[in-house]
Amino acid sequence: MNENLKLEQQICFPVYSVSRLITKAYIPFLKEMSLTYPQYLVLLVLWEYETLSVNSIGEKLLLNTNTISPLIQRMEKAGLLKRERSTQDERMVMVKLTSKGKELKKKASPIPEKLLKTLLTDDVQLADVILVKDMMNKWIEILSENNKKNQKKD
Amino acid sequence: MNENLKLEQQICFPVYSVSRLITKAYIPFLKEMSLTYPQYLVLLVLWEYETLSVNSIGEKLLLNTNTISPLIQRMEKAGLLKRERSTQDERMVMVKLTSKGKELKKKASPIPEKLLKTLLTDDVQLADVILVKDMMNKWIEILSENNKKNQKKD
DNA sequence: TACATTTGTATCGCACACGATATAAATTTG
DNA sequence: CAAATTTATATCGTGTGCGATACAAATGTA
Repeated sequence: MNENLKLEQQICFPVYSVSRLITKAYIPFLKEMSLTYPQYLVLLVLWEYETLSVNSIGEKLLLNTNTISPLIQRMEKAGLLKRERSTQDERMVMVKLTSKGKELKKKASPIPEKLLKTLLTDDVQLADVILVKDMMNKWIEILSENNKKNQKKD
Repeated sequence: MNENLKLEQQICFPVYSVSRLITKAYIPFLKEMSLTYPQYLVLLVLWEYETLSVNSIGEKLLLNTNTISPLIQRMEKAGLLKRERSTQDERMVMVKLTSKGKELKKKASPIPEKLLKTLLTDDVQLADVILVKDMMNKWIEILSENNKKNQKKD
């Protein structure tokens, strides 16, 4: 049989699985704040930048606007943020945290540390995690560059 | 500001993004076979094992049966496989490739190599990819073990 | 100023992913 | 053997993720 097609040989599958498992590991913490994982990501960038357009949130999270748009609408319904059309350029919708959204930051602050702890063991050192993080960031550049090229082909 | 909550500091986000980007990188190849990425994963294990129960496919792919079940039903509709209730244990549904499903293996065989090539650059060596793969497999063990523990708490 | 193009956002449809629940068959236990 | 429990699968509802499409505002151009 073609060894290349064995599940164990794939690089895609471990990354795919770890991604799902990490998201799952967040759930107990996020549940306390009634957040989903992508909603938490949106909050991460808004805690950092205060006000952003729908488009720029998508750019930072590498998500298309057709994913961000309903996501943000649900978050507005939950009272976490406000959407307001820009007066300078009426095509843009600016997103801003409400006080409720800002409040959650305190509750969220211990999460990254806790998540890291679940991962660190005799077999996985902090240096390994940082190594993987740096590697993943390189891959993101390559893959998203490649992605743009493929879209241009059409 | 709490540095821990900056998007750039997260380990989760790069993994999450790479996972989506890799899946996206597969799409041009899978499109030619009218497959989605999770459907491709199901084929990978069936090409390796010929016949498997719904449950054991889920175990290999770390997916719940409520994800696998409709996935396999769609694949049956597409004529890639057959579902057949086991006569020994009527609770089990055995999944078996059709000739059409087996045929696709030839077409798929160059895919892993091609995917790898899109990733390899001056900045990313084969050794790095293998390193990440091994690391991810360690993480899977830790995270899925942890996951089981959390479920027991309920 | 009219018209075409670009840009930012929203909508639609499909395919996961998964918790909760349902159902039926098999197994365990009193 | 009957009842309770476990096991295997399916169904339902919610939330992404994304390609395709729609649409309105802004911009460029003749």
